[in-house]
Amino acid sequence: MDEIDVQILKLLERTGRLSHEEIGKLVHISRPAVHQRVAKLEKNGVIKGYRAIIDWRMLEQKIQVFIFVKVKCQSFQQITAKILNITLENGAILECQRLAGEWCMVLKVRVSSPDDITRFLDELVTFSEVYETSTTFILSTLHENGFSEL
Amino acid sequence: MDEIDVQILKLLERTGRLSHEEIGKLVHISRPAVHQRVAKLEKNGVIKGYRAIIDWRMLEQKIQVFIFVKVKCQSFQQITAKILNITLENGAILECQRLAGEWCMVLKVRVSSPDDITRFLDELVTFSEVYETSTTFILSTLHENGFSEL
DNA sequence: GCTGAAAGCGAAGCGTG
DNA sequence: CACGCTTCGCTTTCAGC
Repeated sequence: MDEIDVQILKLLERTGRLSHEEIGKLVHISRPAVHQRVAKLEKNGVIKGYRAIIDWRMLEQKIQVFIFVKVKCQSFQQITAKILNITLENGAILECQRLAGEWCMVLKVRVSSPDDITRFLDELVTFSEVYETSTTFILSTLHENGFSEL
Repeated sequence: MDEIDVQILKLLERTGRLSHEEIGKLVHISRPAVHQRVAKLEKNGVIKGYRAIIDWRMLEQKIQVFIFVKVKCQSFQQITAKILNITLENGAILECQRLAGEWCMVLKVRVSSPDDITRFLDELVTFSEVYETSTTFILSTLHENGFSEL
């Protein structure tokens, strides 16, 4: 794991479909060497995968919210699994982070209407482990996934 | 923009490097048709780009925090631009969301040591528009970018 | 369908620790 | 010797028209 590996990671993070040949030119090593390094980085999990970045706001799903949650439970894993299994008709749970501080965790959720959030919260509070939630609407995304809206 | 487009988006969101041929098989249309639809989705910005998902925690940068910020200013854009221009030596600003509610915005930041956060906050509060911040550490990421750690 | 580009694979040679 | 990089060629697959 040297400086060249880090350069490759930064390039692929920005342009996930960059060809090995292009990468080779940019970091000044040969194409097979790039292949070898990328394969290694994928194998050991530094590169977790490749994604297309979709702007769901251009479709029906224009609302994003943070839902802060307090839980009291034996197994954090178990309640998290239950929460992540909640199905959103027109939306998705984008993120679930365990937090230090006042709140135990935060969810980032994308939906198409406030009603979807209501339904989600109703389902969330059926879990006895969940004893408090707080929902904060995202007004606009100024920077995300390496894209700035400025 | 029909159901097939949505299927294609979901496939590419999960597997950013899926070939047109594979997509065609999965959604039951021909390869040129896939080409046409993907090109259209890229052109009109529904597909914003392609990214490799990098696990920076496997390198030096193991800490992620949310920094909530209150600002009072004429131009939100301007102060946001200034904040996003803050350089982090061993880290990055991953996200900047404008919020409804008590806090004006939240930043998600990745760094390698608490000192980096200190430096970042020190720089943040030099801006006269910023009048309050609150930093919350992320203990663990349970779900992000379509990856679950359960 | 055709063409060109790229990935994936292996072989052989080179320099360094 | 082991390791990583390089150059080369080959085949398969894919993108773009």
